[in-house]
Amino acid sequence: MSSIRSRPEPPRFALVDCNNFYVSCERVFQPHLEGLPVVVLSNNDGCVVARSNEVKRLGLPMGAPAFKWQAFLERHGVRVFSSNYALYADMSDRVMSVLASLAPEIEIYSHDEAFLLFQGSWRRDLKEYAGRIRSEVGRRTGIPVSIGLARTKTLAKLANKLAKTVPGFQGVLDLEGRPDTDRLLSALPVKDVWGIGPRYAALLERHGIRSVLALREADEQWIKKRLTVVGLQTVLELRGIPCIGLEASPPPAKSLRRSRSFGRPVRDLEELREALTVHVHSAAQRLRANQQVAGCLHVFLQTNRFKPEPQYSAQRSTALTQATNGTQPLLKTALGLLKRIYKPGYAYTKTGVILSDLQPEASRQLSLWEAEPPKREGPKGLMQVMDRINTAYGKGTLQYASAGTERAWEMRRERLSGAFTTSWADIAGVKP
DNA sequence: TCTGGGGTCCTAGGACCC
DNA sequence: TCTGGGGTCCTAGGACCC
Repeated sequence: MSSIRSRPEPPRFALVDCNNFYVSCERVFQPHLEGLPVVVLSNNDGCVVARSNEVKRLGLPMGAPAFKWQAFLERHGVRVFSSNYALYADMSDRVMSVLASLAPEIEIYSHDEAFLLFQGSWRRDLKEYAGRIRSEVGRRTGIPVSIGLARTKTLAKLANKLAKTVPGFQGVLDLEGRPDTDRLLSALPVKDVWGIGPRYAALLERHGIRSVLALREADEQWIKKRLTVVGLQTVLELRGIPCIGLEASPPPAKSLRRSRSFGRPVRDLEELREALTVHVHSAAQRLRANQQVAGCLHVFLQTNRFKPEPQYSAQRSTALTQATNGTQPLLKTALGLLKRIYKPGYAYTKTGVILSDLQPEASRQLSLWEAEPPKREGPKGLMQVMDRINTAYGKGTLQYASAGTERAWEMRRERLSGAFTTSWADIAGVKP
């Protein structure tokens, strides 16, 4: 009402990102790795999915196949670890709960990233506060993080990138009100923008849009035509107009996939059945934990596309007559589909299941022949018992017979570190 | 011997309907 | 010569994210 009053400051987003997350998790429990080159491999010890700064400086790219870089890793004395998801998931929970205790609003964006939103009275001295968050996370979890602050999520992502890579910023950067913002953005390539992947980056570069600053100034109509409304949203966010809000609670999943590459080629239908059984069981268990049911089930099967040998891949899906989250009906359907797409004579590398058309269990569509939802007895009670046992005693304690017991197809994890925080056998000790 | 796994959203085009 | 117009739904493919 009064024009004398200063304009309210806009809300500010922070992006908190754990530095080289998986590597940092390994270092928390093996402090001697500090300062040494370290990588963590994907499932099956396949690709490099996390690199320490030392390794990044050596020029090893993200996603590099480990076997192709074997000599490089040895030459530089790189410490190599299989991925240890039990450890990383637990460390992620710890980092997120520290963040949640320090910020008014939080969106857990991935296992190593969270957006925070500061409004109203929180706006003062945000940069200093972010520094406190950073040191508090470090003190309570041992994980180093970087924090970027800005008016929009897309800008906060960029601020984070700068905070992490420009030495002077020391892990925290607030992009708001900086006179040198344009200079900083003109030095960043367009591929660094959240939402600009390799294809769009190449397209933009062909049209002379090379820096983040150039993208910010690009023509809206052209962007909408070539990068869809999503790209337009990105450009508006770069201009400081918030288009993407904070999602405090994740929306319910729409689909769910379980698959894994085999540790070695598999030719036999029986072995494929075993692997698929494990995946269906795991997917169904997740479904039950989410209190959802699936209306549609897809099964797929593929050979190794990198190998010069006969290739075959197939997928088949079916709408379930009755949406369910029971392992038995899903398994029966899945194994039936697998049998129909399987062809002998190929060396398969992967099979898996996708559950889609997910609905909340409570509001499940009843089938025409079903007068009322099934009681909690029968298969459902059995499922609950199985889930509880598997949660308490470890994944796979109780399994379906078709999952097999030989498991020759299971993945390789030859360089696994201990489950330092989730298994009593491996728990970290303190020397007196 | 060896190349991860799990998601979301948008668009174009075809089928179908009135 | 000349072959409507507009709406909805579904799917495949392409893009992106971590």
